[in-house]
Amino acid sequence: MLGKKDITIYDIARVLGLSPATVSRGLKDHPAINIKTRKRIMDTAREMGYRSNSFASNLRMQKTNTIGIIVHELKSQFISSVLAGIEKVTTEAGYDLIIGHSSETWRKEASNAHNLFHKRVDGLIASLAFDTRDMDHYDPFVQKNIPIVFFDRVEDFAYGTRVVIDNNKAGYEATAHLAAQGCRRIAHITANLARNVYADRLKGYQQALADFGLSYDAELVIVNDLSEAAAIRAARQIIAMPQPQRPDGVFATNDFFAAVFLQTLKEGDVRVPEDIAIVGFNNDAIARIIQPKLTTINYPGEEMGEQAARSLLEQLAGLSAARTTDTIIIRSELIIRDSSLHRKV
Amino acid sequence: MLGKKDITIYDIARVLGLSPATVSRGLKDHPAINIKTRKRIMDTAREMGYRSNSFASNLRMQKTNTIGIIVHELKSQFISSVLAGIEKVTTEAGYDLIIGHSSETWRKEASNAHNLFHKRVDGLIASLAFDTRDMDHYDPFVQKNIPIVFFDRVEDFAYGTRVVIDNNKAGYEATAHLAAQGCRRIAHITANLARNVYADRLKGYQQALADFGLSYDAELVIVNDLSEAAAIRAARQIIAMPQPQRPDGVFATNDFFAAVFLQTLKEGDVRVPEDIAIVGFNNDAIARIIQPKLTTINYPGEEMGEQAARSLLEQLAGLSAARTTDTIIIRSELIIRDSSLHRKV
DNA sequence: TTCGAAATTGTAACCGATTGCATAAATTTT
DNA sequence: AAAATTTATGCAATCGGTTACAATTTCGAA
Repeated sequence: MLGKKDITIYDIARVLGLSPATVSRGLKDHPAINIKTRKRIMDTAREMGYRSNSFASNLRMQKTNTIGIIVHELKSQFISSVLAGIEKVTTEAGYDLIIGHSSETWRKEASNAHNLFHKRVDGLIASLAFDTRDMDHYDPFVQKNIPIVFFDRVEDFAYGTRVVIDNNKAGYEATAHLAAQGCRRIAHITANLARNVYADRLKGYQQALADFGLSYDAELVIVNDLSEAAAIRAARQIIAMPQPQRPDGVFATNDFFAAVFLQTLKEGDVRVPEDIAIVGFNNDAIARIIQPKLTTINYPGEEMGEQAARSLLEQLAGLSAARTTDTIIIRSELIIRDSSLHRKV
Repeated sequence: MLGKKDITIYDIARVLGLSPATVSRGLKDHPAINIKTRKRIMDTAREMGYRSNSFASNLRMQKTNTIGIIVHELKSQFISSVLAGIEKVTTEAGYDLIIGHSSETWRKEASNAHNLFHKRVDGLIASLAFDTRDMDHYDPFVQKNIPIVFFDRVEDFAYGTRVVIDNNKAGYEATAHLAAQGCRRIAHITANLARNVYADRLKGYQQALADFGLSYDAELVIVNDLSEAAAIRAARQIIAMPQPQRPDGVFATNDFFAAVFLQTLKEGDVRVPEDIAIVGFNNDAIARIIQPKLTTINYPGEEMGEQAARSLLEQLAGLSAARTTDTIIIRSELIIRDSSLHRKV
């Protein structure tokens, strides 16, 4: 049923009248091997169709050349970009990726962490789920000193490196921009405030309100799961509001949500940006397609992925400086488009 | 530096005064082991924090419990959905995924195939790149009888199983719908016709034209890379066309492209659907957000991923029927929204 | 009490690559 | 020419789990 047997270094050794040890060394540029011998080994290996057995190697070396990834969602443009960035860097370095996703649940995140630990990944790159409360599932990694890089959704945790943007600043800029456009009642639609990304954006939002002399109204902070249904619900809720209460600006923490929200407002005869100005978050492709085009925060996922991967590789290479890096902040910036250009009527 | 050493079956054996063989058997419900012994083994394994070493096991078993995936692009909602579907099925079955992506290039696809072969994945799930011409890089899998499931972008290849939708029928329905709406000059914007998905949709398009008594005009078939830039270019080109030549309906093979295209048309004061009706492909979230909402073909990525994974698992389990399955067709259907409701003015 | 089948457990040889240490061969030094 | 290095290669143990086969124990039946 199965094809012919695999070629091993023993086969090569037999053919060349050498020992397996020499073949093993020859295959990997060991300095003690005569250059002519090495060439002979390389050539016959190629001819015989040799492929090294990574299990034997892993077993012996106690190293897997594999990096585990835990993301909270696969079906997201942001996450896809991050993955692409990670893939780019790690593939070059000869590492494989094993990807697990938590579907935003703590339980699945923990189960993925366990699985990856079990598979003995050399390192881990992770972004937390919505409802992750404790970090116990990462303890095995801590104990074995397996490096972890968290990105985007992170947590104060005395282990590992964090790759993030300055969410506080981003939240501030988004809100300040709306205020500068003349908005007086700015709503903020966001998700679970236990997650740093949302908590920090809220802080920035509050700070900007204060700096622009606008009062903070807890009623204007809406927390939901950022789903399509939630966007439609939130929009209808706002359409139903009588004029003095209705916000004239909205800062949403996600472009997809903002797009659906905006669309629903329009269908309810609310004008954007005239009646309500909107700022999103992420700079997904959708922001450029929707009408009016969406002002948003550029959140460079691919670069974040690259940085996270690079940091992990440095730690795996044993660069001590990398080991103690706590946080890496990626540049983000406000991109102004039509959805927020508030010309008061 | 590193944490304490790992627990092995030898450690457990020593503690219990048993042989490693018994422990190995006890750990996996071997029938020859006394049930009380098994319980003792299980309990101490748990207490000691044992985790089995998959390399040792893989080495011995010549099996990796890993499935390789090659996709043409990661940053795509369709692909993300497929991956989510695959993940769902394979994780349940205890398989890991190693993901490689070709960025639509033949070269990287081949290099990924080589890498995954080298890593000895038990099976492969793949979608071809834009410019993949030959399938030589899959030969090693054929020779070793490692199962492959191709999805979406497939090719006539005397090995493996294909999971696809009926692109011909989908192309037909999209075009027929436009024709039924009264469109007389229907353009088709698509990608490399060497890929089955595009070639088949084109056939459906041609067939529908014929059935509706419309003549086929090669000028109206535009082939590009479906990028954002290409969409803008195509839209401007059409805006510039004088009236008799300008199409009154467009069937584009991708929602993202269709959305950008539609948007650009609107900016050029072309009305959609009044002047030009549009049908996309995939039913991405964007189709529901853009204004007017996009008529499209529902292409259930998650289900496709699940089916592909299930088929592969069946083949790995050795079900002979599965081995000979050639093609699995997933249901797809036209979803009619505003972008194509052509009310002639 | 004794014998044989069934039920358990142990022995030891794998799987294939790696590497410290020893050995042998080539080269240089005295 | 003998001794000291340097350079190349081989030996054999190791990584941890698996399994064919052997050995031992158990237990009902004769």
